[in-house]
Amino acid sequence: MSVTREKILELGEELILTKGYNGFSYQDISTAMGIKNAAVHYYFPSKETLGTSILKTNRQRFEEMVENMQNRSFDEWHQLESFMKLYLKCNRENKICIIGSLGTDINTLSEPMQQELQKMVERILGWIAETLEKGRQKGLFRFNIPSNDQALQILSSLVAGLQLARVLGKHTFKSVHQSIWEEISPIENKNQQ
Amino acid sequence: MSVTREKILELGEELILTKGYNGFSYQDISTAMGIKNAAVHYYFPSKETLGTSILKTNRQRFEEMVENMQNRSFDEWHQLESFMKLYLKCNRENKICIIGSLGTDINTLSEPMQQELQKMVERILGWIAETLEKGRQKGLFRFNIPSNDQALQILSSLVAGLQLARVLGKHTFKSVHQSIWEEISPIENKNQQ
DNA sequence: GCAAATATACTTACTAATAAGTAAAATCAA
DNA sequence: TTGATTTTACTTATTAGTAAGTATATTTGC
Repeated sequence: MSVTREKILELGEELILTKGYNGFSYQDISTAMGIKNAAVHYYFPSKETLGTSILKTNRQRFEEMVENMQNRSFDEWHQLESFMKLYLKCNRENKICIIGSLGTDINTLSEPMQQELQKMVERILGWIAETLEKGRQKGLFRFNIPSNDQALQILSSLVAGLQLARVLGKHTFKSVHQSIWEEISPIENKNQQ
Repeated sequence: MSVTREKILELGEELILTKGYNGFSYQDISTAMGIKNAAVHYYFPSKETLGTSILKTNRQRFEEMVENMQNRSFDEWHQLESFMKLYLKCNRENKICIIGSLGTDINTLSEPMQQELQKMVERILGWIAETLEKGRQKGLFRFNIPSNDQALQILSSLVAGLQLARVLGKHTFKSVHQSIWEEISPIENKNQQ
């Protein structure tokens, strides 16, 4: 596939994560790449098609990660930590999560983008819940609420953790990450501090 | 004070909570109010001054709420629940929290707005932590991590809870709200379901 | 008490910049 | 030379913001 197209997708995603969907323009992309505005429109006729493609790429990347972890037979603890590492990386790079970013702008997005976003969130939440449930049965995690609720709590913490970290400073996210593990770690590790 | 000015502030806030800071324009405000664009600029010369005023109003409203609860000698449980009720209301109205909304767009905001946002988040987090600490000492709450960390976890859940609820449906937030209470409720009420 | 000055709350009518998007011509690579 | 890619050169719409004017109160000087 075209390297220009790939680069546009990459830059578009970065802009969503740093400036928000309504905070960037095709100009931002074209000038950063040293091409013309119309070249971006050649690959993505409208901002909506770009946005939808970025979301689809994200979901695909997530599936690849999950598959990869299965192939390497990561246990559930390791799987969840790998997922959280994506957020730690975001935090280091002063980015927020695409869910939080587009969640803010959702009322200004086209129907296809909204649906794609919803599909993505449902998939991720489902995976977290599933991983939590399996891990709990193995004794890797300990929590008392339904795994769907626990998954929602974890994703919420991660999503808003990045946003708050951008307001208060990067160090903020460390505490969020730690609290999540303290929340679901088995009893023997709990309150060890 | 001018009723027009008040109405602009109100509408501006609503637009930030529904469409995001970069997703609304002065036109949105003026047409909704049946006045001209320039009339909005009369009260708020720039979008930045409007944004900063909205944040200041928010902080002021928060202080009034806290003071009011102190006057009515609410216990810490009642205080925290009142604070969370603000988020339940937001959820009913399909809005998100101003922290999450502006947290997304922070890199596109002016310095004064960023600082005002930071001040606001610090104040709210401080209040939650303080309230949690007092309540824990009275036996109203139970949690093992530092109250600052617990406060951060609660605020994260609330902020992203609203965003996720807008993606997945309002019912989502109920689970978030419930999980928070299950997290910090004293042992006698825990796991009662 | 009353005219003159002034402040308040706007509207009209702009500007300059930027937004997304397009048609057609030019370039490039096989 | 053919098709993919990219630029040139636009359009149309919207953005934040401004300058100048107007009607209506409100205050001030005498």
